[in-house]
Amino acid sequence: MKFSTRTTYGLRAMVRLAKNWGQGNLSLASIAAREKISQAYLERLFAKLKKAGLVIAEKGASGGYALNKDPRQIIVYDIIKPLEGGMALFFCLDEKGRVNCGPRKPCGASLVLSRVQISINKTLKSMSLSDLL
Amino acid sequence: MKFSTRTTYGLRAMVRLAKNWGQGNLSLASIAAREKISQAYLERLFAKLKKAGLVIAEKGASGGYALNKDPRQIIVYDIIKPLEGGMALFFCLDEKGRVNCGPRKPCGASLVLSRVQISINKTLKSMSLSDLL
DNA sequence: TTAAATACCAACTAATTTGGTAGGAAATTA
DNA sequence: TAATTTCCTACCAAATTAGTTGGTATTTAA
Repeated sequence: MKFSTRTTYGLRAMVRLAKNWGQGNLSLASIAAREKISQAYLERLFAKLKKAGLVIAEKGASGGYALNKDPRQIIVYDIIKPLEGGMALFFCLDEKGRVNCGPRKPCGASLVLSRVQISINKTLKSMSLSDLL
Repeated sequence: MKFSTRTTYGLRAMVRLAKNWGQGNLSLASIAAREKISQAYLERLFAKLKKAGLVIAEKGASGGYALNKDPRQIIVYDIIKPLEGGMALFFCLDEKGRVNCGPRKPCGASLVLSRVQISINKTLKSMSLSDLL
C-alpha cells in the first residue's frame, strides 16, 4: 500500500504556491522545472486541484496558478483527497471510516480497518498548508 | 491510495485462526470457503504469513494452519507488513517515516508525509489480533 | 500400502492503476 | 498578430493486483 507520486508532487507544487501567496501567479512550466516533475503530468494534477477549488488559473502570457485561499485555510486532507481520487483506504469502508460491506455482514477485520482510516483522516485534517512552510 | 485486498483477506483469515486458537488446525479450504475468498489466492497470502512467522502449517489429512503464538501477542502491524510487502507509504520515506530522498534535499512535503507515516504505524502497532475478536 | 487430504510451488493471465507523452485548441497579453 | 499560457483528449508502457492452472510433496487414515 502506497500513496501515489501524485500526492507528493501535488503537495510540493502547493507548497510552491503557498510560498508565492500574495505575489501573483506561478506558471506550470516554472513549477515543473523547479520541482523536476514532468510538466504534462503536473498539468493533469492541477486540473484536479482546480476542480477541488484549491487553486485558480489565469490563461495567457503572465498567467499561471495561484492559491484560491490563504495557506492557513487549506487543509492537507483536502489536497490529497482529489489527487488520490478519494480517501477510502479499504474496499469495505467509506471515506469516513464507516463500515460498508454491502450485502455481507461486517467481517472480523472491520474494526481495525475503520480505526486505521479514522486515524489517518485525523492526522491529515490536523495540518494546513502553512504548516509545511 | 488504497490498501490491497490482501490486507483485508489476510486479516480476516487471521481472525478465523484466532477464534480457533488452541483447537488445532484449520484447512485453507475451510477458511477460503467461509470467507468466500479464492483458495489459490489465499494460499499465496498464507505463504507470506508463514514466512513472517505468524502461522504454522501441517501437511496431510487433518493438517492445516494455526497461529504460531497467542493472539494477544500478534500485532496488526506485523500482519499487514508482509501482506502489503513493506510499510513505506511514500517513495521518499522509509518504513519508520524517516525522510529518505536520496541525493535530493528533503522537499516541502516531507514533514506531512513523515507525520502520516508515523501516525499510521502507531495505530497499527497499538492493536493485537485479540482486539479484533 | 494405497487413496485421500492437505500444504507447497511456479508459471500464466486479465484487469486496473500509474506515470508519462503527444498534439493540439482556447484564451489572454504584449 | 505572435507569444504565452491554460486546457483538453487520446494514446502508451510499465507495474501492480487479483486470480487461475496444473502440478509436486507430505501426511494421515482406511
